[in-house]
Amino acid sequence: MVTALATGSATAALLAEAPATSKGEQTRRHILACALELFREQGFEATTMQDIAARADVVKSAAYYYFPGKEAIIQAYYEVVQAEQERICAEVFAETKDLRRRMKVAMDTKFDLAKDDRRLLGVVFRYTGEPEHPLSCLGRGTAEIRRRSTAMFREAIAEERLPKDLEELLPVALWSLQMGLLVMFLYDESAGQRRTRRLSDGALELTLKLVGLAKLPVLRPVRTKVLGLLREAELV
Amino acid sequence: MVTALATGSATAALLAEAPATSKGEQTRRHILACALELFREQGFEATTMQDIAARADVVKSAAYYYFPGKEAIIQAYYEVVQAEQERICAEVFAETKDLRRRMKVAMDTKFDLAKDDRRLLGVVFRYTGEPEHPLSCLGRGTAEIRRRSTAMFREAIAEERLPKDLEELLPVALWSLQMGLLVMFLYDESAGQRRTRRLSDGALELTLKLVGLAKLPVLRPVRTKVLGLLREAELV
DNA sequence: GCATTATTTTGACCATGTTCAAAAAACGTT
DNA sequence: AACGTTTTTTGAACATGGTCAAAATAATGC
Repeated sequence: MVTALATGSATAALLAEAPATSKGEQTRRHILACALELFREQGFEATTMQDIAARADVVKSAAYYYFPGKEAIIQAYYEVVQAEQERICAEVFAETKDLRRRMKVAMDTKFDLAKDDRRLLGVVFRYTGEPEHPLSCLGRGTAEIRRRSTAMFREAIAEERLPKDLEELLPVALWSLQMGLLVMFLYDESAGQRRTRRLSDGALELTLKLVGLAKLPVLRPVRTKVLGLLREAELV
Repeated sequence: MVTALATGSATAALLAEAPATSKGEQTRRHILACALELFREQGFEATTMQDIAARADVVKSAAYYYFPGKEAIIQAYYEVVQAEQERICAEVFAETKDLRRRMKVAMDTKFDLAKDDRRLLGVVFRYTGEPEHPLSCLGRGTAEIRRRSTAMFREAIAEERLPKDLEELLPVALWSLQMGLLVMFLYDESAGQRRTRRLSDGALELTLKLVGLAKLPVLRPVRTKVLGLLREAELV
């Protein structure tokens, strides 16, 4: 049975390509695609593993074989988005050394990719308050994807000649900003989430200005102080 | 059967007092107390509604009659904490007009009350990314408790003569700061969460300094700009 | 006190989540 | 192709989450 991938979503197509490796990987992708379809159609809560298995033409326990639970599917979804963002950024980074363009693509792509899946994306934050949980978006279980995300921002500013401390601080700061904006994005009822987009642009301009200023030696002590505080808090 | 309330927790005692009104309210409290005991003993996930009902000597559906689910119990717990914080703050506010002392008690009490219940507190953040969910800590369903929390901060700064815009901005800013620190508090592995405490104190001093500076008319345009941005984002 | 109404409690019920051991299929080796 | 091994699939089993109508109890008005 061929999976109907015509969902119009920005990520659906990604699941189709990449010539299936093992049989298992094929099924895994098929289940993931079906699950996302259902999540989009009826929402996350309303969709059961039963439903997912049924649409994917496998039994329930097969779905569990590939994903420990519904949340794991969201995790997989987020990884697809992250990978796609990296691909797009790499393309643009290769094209231009202009800081503004690089930053903008790094900040905007995730919004673009997730714009029709806000309810899905929300589930990523479900275990924010539970450090031990493998899906905690700030916990150990997601350290790798976080590392990839900050690495992308590091890449974005790589062409600039910046003070060492800023080079260290900025990627983490931008990652935090993105996470914050992502939450706002979820709550933003304005058409096309224009409000969040504008705030994102505003924050970007502010950051660029700050980066410009930061080169002045006058501001060194301020940076050192902020960095010290964050280091003490083990946030960087 | 008498409930063992000797859990050493800062909130347990609160559930005992207050001369039971209706029969229902009595049972409700009893179930809540038992649930919290179990959550503390075995964690939130590991505890089932069955367990809770069993310890409270009622049947499962009785527990459901009072609480729509496990999360609702956490919600109730958070409300108890909030109420207790308000009580303590009111006491201190009546005692002193000193801004530093007022702010400190407003910021610290929640940490003090929840210090042994970090895993419980984490569950409060579970629906952060799902605006529609009644328990979303940023959603409509929790607007009332958020209002109470910001009102407390407003109360804390009420004795100062501050510019109008700051009077509006500060409570929201402090509330956000508290939420952020709360998340950090949950992840903080340092003994007694000293790290978070220190950061909290640092942020407090910084705020006090800013409040001092803000009275200077020179900074007016900066404030206006920030407030404008936040207003546009409908964050205040 | 008795009848009426609202609240509380109950046990039975079903869907869903989750686990598991065993069957089946795919794979690699000789 | 026959063999053993690994991966994948299956169906059955059980616990938990969650609902419901009806029984029991408490509250209220007469």
